[in-house]
Amino acid sequence: MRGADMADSSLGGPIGGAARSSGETLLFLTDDQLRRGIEAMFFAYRGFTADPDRILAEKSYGRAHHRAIHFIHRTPGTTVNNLLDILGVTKQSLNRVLRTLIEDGLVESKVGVKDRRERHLNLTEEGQELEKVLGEAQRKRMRAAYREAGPDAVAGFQQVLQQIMDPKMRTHFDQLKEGG
Amino acid sequence: MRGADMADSSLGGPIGGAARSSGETLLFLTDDQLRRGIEAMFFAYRGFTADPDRILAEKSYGRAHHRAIHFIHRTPGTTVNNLLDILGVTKQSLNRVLRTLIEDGLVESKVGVKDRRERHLNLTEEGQELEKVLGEAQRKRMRAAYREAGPDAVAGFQQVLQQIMDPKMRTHFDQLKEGG
DNA sequence: CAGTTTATGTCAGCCTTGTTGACTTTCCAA
DNA sequence: TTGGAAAGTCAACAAGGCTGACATAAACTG
Repeated sequence: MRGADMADSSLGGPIGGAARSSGETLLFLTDDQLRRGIEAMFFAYRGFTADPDRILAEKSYGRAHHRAIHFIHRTPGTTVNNLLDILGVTKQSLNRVLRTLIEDGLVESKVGVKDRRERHLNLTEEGQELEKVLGEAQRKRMRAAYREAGPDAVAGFQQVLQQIMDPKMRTHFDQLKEGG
Repeated sequence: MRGADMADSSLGGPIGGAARSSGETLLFLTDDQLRRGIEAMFFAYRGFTADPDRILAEKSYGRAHHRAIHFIHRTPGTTVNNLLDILGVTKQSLNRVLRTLIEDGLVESKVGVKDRRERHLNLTEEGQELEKVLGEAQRKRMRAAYREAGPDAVAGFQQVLQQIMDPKMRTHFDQLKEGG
């Protein structure tokens, strides 16, 4: 019922993609390896958000505010609709977060010139300061991790993460890559 | 204020760990690369949780139930305290989840033999069935990602994730690895 | 044995962040 | 001019975090 049985069953299907070289061991595709990846994602994501979360808690903001700030910083002048698409939440959910950020003077919302229905979002100076603090806290941990793991590991890390994404999200990710 | 300036500043410190070979390019440590890693983590985690989330929604359970089920499955007979440590939530939060799982007959709680204050947690047959469905949904995506990326990428993926974890969580992760 | 600590459970209340549904205002475009 | 897209708002709700207070049983300690 478990162990070897499960692992075998998971290898039953046809093999495609980068691992198609016929002589390959395929030991990296056992259920045991997959489970390790799953647990690593869980524990790592906790670490990944821990540092910004601490800073945000002091300012009585949450992770949702961080995400909004991050992507407004990344794509200045973005519309609400575009942000909704990237963040994958409802407009009511985003609006609540956006409203507090605008009220607190971290984000400014300007009516579109070409299409006056749209709102274009930008960080104020104060918003950029917070973004810098949050971003640097998060990068610090990533930088240390990258250093320890080395460039080849980092390349693999990026490759696997991209494959885990939903195709639609991968498109967004790729567009951000180009823009950066 | 941005771009090259930031990237340069981030490389100012002393270099340690696996990237210490002196002739290395270190381009993988630029703020731009780190940002890509951060965004990849964000988008990938969404994909990572998407499939189980869909299944759980049908049964009016949430991600918290999945996590409890996963780790009870991984360490059968674990105590509540141990689970609290791994999940990193308060006992009130865990208890709410655990209570519904016990009431619904997915988890059973047995008084400890050696120490009768402790409760030992196990999945019932029904609990194991749900774990299998959720686990297989999550593994399916990971398996596809692993296949596409290949074994070297997977090794790097694991390395970087382990470095991102808090040391305490890395200990838990390592213990689970051994046990598996 | 008395007192303390530990493990667990529970009640009450709060916050953030997600959801759905209904509705309005604005305004571009056919 | 009318349809529909974009944006915003209000209300209500749920999941899942949190704190604080308190109860109980068991184990440990002096």
